[in-house]
Amino acid sequence: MNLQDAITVLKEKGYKTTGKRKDILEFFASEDGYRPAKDLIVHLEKKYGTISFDTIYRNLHLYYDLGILEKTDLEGEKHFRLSCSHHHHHHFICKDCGKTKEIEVCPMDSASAELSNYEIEDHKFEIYGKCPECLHA
Amino acid sequence: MNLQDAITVLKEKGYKTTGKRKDILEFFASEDGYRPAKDLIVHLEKKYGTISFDTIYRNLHLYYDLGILEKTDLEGEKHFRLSCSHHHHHHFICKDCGKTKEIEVCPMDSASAELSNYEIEDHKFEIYGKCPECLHA
DNA sequence: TTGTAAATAGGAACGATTACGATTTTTAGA
DNA sequence: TCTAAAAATCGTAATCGTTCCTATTTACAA
Repeated sequence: MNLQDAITVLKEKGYKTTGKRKDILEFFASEDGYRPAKDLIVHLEKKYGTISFDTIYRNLHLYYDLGILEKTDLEGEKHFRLSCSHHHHHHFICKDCGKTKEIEVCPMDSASAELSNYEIEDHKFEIYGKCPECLHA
Repeated sequence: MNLQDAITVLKEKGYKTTGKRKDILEFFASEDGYRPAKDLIVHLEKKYGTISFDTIYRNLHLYYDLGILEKTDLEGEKHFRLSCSHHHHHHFICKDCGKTKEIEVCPMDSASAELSNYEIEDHKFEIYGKCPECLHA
């Protein structure tokens, strides 16, 4: 998912493409990893002075609902990143910089064998640690 | 981990075994699954009328630090359960009742191969859905 | 039994997020 | 291009889970 794809999705669904909506997408396009709302607020305040929480959270939710952003809960704070791709995968997440690396392994095939009478709705597999850059910094 | 084990750990480490500490352990011993602080507060208020947040959260953290409780973040709320066992495993978590089922599969063996230059500190693998009881209720 | 360190009470404060009425902006259609 | 309706944003208050603070109470070792 890139900036242009996201704008296309927005228009297709009949949402308005406002300056702030584009700013938010540009922010995530320029970042490479999961970011909390806080970082986005700081970023937009540089340009606008102030920014309404409503604008931030409404659009984060909208983008998430539209599949433009992915979300994860890190220590009680929601973090977002541009949806990265098409095929199913998981993430390594750097605890220092938030950058991610895709993990191709998915344990659900073998795990679901242990859950024959259960209804599986969702799963989460994330690995946390330090990326090579942060390790040598 | 059961009630008696937990009290033994408390005493060994020099912590006092107060009535409320026992109540909290009994609560988790009687429950079978992840519970939020809220549920514990409701439970203790039945007995005491009021209960200090401080008492709740201080003891949840203490038990977690001592390995008596396990913790997971579910939608921005921390949930706790008695530590269940010795060997490494993951959980299916029922979204309706919070009950858990141990999953023996762990994807880290194969996943770490994809992360040779990364420092792995932690990982999370959880499956969410409905348990057989909630499915047929 | 008693001294004291630990635990609890009660409530204020905090950080992330949600909610809301008023105002502004986007955009479709005249 | 102009305009009206719908949608988006603003500024701020409220909410929710959690943490923090000081005074008071309690467990337990001596």
